[in-house]
Amino acid sequence: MPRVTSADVARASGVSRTTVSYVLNGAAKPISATTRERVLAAARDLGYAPSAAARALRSGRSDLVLCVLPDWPIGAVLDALIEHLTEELCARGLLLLLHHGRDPRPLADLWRSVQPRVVVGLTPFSAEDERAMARAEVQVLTTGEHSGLVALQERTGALQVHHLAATGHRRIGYAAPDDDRVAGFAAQRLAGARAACAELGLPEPVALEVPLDAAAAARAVRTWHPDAAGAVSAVAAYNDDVALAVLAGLRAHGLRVPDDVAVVGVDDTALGRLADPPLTTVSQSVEVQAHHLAAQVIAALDGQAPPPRPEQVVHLVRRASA
Amino acid sequence: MPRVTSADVARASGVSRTTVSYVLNGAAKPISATTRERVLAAARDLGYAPSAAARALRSGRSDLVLCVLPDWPIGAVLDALIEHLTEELCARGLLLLLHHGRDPRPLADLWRSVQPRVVVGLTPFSAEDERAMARAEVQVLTTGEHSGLVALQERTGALQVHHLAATGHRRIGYAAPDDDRVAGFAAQRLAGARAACAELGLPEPVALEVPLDAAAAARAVRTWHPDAAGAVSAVAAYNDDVALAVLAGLRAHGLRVPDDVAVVGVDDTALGRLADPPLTTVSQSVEVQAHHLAAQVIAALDGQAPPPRPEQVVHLVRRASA
DNA sequence: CTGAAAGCGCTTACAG
DNA sequence: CTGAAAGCGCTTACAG
Repeated sequence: MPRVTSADVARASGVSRTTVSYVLNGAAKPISATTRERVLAAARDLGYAPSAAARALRSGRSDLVLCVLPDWPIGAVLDALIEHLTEELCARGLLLLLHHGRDPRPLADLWRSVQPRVVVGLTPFSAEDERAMARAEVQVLTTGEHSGLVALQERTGALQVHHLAATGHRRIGYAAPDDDRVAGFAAQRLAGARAACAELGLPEPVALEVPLDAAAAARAVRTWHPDAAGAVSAVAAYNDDVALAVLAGLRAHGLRVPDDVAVVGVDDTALGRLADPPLTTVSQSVEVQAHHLAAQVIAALDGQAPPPRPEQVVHLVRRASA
Repeated sequence: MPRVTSADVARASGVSRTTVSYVLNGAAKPISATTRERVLAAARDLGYAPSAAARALRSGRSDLVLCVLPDWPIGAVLDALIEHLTEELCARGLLLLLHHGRDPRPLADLWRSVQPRVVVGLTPFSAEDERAMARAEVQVLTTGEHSGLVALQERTGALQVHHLAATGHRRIGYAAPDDDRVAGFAAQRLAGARAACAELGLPEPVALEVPLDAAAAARAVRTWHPDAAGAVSAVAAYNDDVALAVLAGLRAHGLRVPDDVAVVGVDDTALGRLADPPLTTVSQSVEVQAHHLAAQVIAALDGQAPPPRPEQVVHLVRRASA
């Protein structure tokens, strides 16, 4: 079962490959309606699909958008992102190519061989990689400080503290995740919380790792117990999941939320809303951000200026827990 | 900044392109150590990476694995899958190419132009597509009944009912998800639950949609209230998330779990474990299944027999809620 | 041990 | 309006 090529289509419709190409690519060249019809019919009948490889070789660029995934689990963000990106790229005949960031091979080998239209990084690239891609005129998009996707970690932490302070809390705990892979994010959010405490004249937040496990969470939470040395009246958690672990830990000690300890999360997840009490949280607007990233990719493809950063990607959603 | 080609490497090291290719691809041909060295050094210095397009054109097959995503959100499964698949494929120099199932263009155009090593479908392909791919000798993997990834929905529902029946429940509710996109799965799980009830001589399960929203869940749950017509003593939920919504709904009515109503979920999520009470659940072993799918892809690549289906991908995890 | 040559399938100047 | 020809970058028989 050999591959059907444009030569086959040409033969079947009694024209040259040139004409086939003109017809199929809607070239500016005028082609007679009868020829057009015959070529299209032949292509359809034979099930012809042009070779992406040959096309890429000829044109010097593939129909691929390379997305370099980070080393950490991105859950909801990844989901929304892939959903939007694959779909919007599809609409333009492009394909999303995923690559795992942990690959030991140099990134340069990848984009040099694949020749993608755009390279999207969910994590910043090395300065050297950035330079090399710029030199090769490869469009690059990273979700760093300026992109809006993974942005504003510090502001998130600060927002949590400001809300807790505004509701009268002074001794604040920070519940960090157990997972080393998100340690970078956690550190940035904690830094934001810390800075806010300093700014507001509050004592340093009491930071603690709280695993997503009831027993371990209960052990961790002891430190914050009203009778303990690290007593706090409120906890800012890395995200809603960690906040739910905090809730479980406090429950194990018979502490009530928000009366004994207030809790504020991040992400505005459905399960945070279903908790008892429903979580007060900072929304990072995953949907908005995923859409924005997709829009950035599209703009980059079209050589247009990047779209304006969405307003207010981070905002507080007040519910019962704080 | 024109592309660096094997010709450049050949020129820089004073040999022919043939020799460059032999060295870089570790051909069976013996090449003198000095030549080898010179070629490798030149390749490194020039930042040479072979063109994937040219290679694919030459060999007739790309280094891509095409993954067709379904129309529904797959959350944890997608996460685990992409994580494992990108990583394991990376290790073999392959790349994961994502495609959105909702694309209106025929799937055939895609695999014909891309010429992937394997096509993985997270949802079954049409019979016509299957046939065409088979004819073109394209390796296909679907996660249907036989694959283990999305398998055994009915068994999952049945397992929930068997557990509830074993703990003395006779009137059982089924909490279906709100999301149309997973309606297929939900129907299969419910069918399994229904069959189990019939087999055990229990009345039909009382099926209800329970949204992931506290107020809506509370409304839905009224039907199951001990004083209502649809009264049940236990609920099997589509998954842990829905089970948490059921918990929230029951809580709103002052009903206690498991004393007034027992609840069993599916997925064994971290947040289900953190709930109050911790959820009894059916584990579908996402990790195991993702790994199995990756193993299937690898086996298909190597032309080996598919790996044995993992034992017991579905099992009950007993905790406090049922 | 190394090189000259063909050919994968496409598109696009260039000629008619 | 249509076609013959070149060339994108690679690998691999085939000759030396």
